[in-house]
Amino acid sequence: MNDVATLAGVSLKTVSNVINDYPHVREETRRRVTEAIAALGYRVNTTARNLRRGRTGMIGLAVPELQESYFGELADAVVQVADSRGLSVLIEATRADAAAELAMLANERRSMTDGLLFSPLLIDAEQLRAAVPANPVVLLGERVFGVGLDHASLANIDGTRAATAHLISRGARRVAAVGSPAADDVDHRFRDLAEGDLDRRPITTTSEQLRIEGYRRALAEAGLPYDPDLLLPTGPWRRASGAAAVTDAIDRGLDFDGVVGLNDAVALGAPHALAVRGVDVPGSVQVIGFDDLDESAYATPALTTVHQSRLEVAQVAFELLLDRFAVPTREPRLVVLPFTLVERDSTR
Amino acid sequence: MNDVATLAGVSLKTVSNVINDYPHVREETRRRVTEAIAALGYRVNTTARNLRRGRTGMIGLAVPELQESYFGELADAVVQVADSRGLSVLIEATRADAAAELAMLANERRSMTDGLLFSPLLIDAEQLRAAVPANPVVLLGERVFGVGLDHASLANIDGTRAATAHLISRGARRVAAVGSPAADDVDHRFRDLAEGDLDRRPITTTSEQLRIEGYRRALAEAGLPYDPDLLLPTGPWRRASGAAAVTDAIDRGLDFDGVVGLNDAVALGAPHALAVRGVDVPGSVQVIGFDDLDESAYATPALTTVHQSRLEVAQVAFELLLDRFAVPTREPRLVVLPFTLVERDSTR
DNA sequence: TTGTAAGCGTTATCAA
DNA sequence: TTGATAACGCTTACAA
Repeated sequence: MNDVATLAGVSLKTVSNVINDYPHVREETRRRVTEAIAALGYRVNTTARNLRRGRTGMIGLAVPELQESYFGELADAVVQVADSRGLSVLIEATRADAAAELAMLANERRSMTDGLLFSPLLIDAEQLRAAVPANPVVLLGERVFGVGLDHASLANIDGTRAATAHLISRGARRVAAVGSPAADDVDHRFRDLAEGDLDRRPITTTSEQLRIEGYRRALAEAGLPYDPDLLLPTGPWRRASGAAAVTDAIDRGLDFDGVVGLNDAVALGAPHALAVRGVDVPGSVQVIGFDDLDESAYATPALTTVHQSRLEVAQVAFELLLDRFAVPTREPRLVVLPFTLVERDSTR
Repeated sequence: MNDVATLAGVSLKTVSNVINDYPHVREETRRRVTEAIAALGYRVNTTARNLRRGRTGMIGLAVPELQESYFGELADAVVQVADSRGLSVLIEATRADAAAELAMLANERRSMTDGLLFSPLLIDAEQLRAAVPANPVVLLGERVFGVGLDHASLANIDGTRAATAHLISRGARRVAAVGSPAADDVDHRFRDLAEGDLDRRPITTTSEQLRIEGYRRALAEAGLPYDPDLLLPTGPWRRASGAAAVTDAIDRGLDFDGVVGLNDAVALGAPHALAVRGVDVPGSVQVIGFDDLDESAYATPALTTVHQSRLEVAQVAFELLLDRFAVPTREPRLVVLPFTLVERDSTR
């Protein structure tokens, strides 16, 4: 920058003015500086600029792993929204490791970012409240509520309720829930709670627990019995574990005519397993998912599912973050995103 | 840091020494500093550190979009490898926009990173040679060769050759190539070129062109005719476009008993389309892909495909980049990654 | 409209 | 083993 100033015969300040499009620069001066910049191939040093400005223009995104389609698509949306606001995204993968999740908040990398979008999977509300994040954090997902942080969450209960109700409306009477908690581990704290009230007090939970609550509500509303045998836990939500759980259920002779996958990944495992065992979808068993991944529309058969826009999640998260930058003291907000049901070929 | 020094009764330099694990610090001093750090909740400012050190510890990853499973998985691998080496990843999405791709190299964000892993899709060798990247670049993928940059590439020709040969060995005689270039647009420059020799001179090409060359070689080696009618172009490689191309082929009455998808995304569209038209896979038509995405193993039927490890790509790319940091003047290298064929249920 | 000079929070040199 | 002091490359009061 010094060289540019010298070559253009102006001061450092003038070069800076030109670079930053400061309006009160004589046209002739601007031209000279621009030429000097080109001649020398000068590029601003963003690190120095950031140091001086006190912000980095980067936000962190911490997710379990990009390899899961859901998080890949989410990251894509976050990058897209960030870009539209002139921000960059520093991605961190916590790899289903609680220590890594906790480290995210205090991380040295935090000081390279202005804020963090954080999707925890394992740490609990207590740990999160105890941690002192270096800068604003917006929570994504369903792990913790009520910890005094801004939060963009999906309509877990209502979405799964709608999914289950859809299967029932199409004639299913014995609906298996794939990816559920273990039958003796279902949490009843949410029985009378509206989705938007989750933030009232500290809660540690899981997507499984919230979604199975939606499943139960749908059954209750339809007057169908809740049969714990129909809960098919999978551990991590993956195609493989979903397929394994359904295969196992078939082989045990479980009687079911519908499958609610608690997310699309496990749901996508079901048709695979059913096909291998010669069960017709949707003729004998209907399948519905939750997320509407890109690939779900091209599964065989195409998966009926609950659509939640990753782009919308990202937009809301950024809104919350930028609001927080502007008014650091404002009350934390929980935003529950809307959903729609997308009918495809895996239901009748 | 000043406050820490004051509280601990030492100088700035000593605090720095402690933070950076400089060995020659008296134990007692180290303790006092550590306590002061804890008491004040001090955290290093990475931006300042980076400015002073002259490096950022971040590398950029520029891909078309994370939403495509392939790039999501690749990004995951890159983040994983970066993490293992204490580096962070700044992700940028070029969104199939040539201007955005070109901007990647000169970008202000470049000065926030020490190097770039770049997967171009649209810009050509000429543009790439003309651009003066701010710091080391490693190319990923198959768009340009021979431009004097380090490069990690897949075995496009040989991989697709193996895929096609596999179908033929399983009895296919009329193999459609989904995701190919248009029949009158097939490039013959590669006819006698070995994969590893691609870097000899500047070449602008596409994955389509290289992979269709592999397809042709396999046909030739099996003594089967090359029938341009069997080329099914799709435009962008997506499940949707793959499905559409195959549906269209069926409806036109095209005679084929095998499908080589030039990547898994288009290949995964094929069983979908075939199922909709009541064609049995692999009974009547066998399908094979290229990439081995996570989801391919759980497609219905599970997709036989050419496996290339994203992790290996990432490792090689980092190797090249770190080597380049160490020896900036070394000759650029092209590394062509190995592949294996994974047999699943979409072939006989 | 442009210039001077201070300072952002570190690390590195050199001396003590 | 520790300290003073000068950078790193930029932005920004403030002055001219």
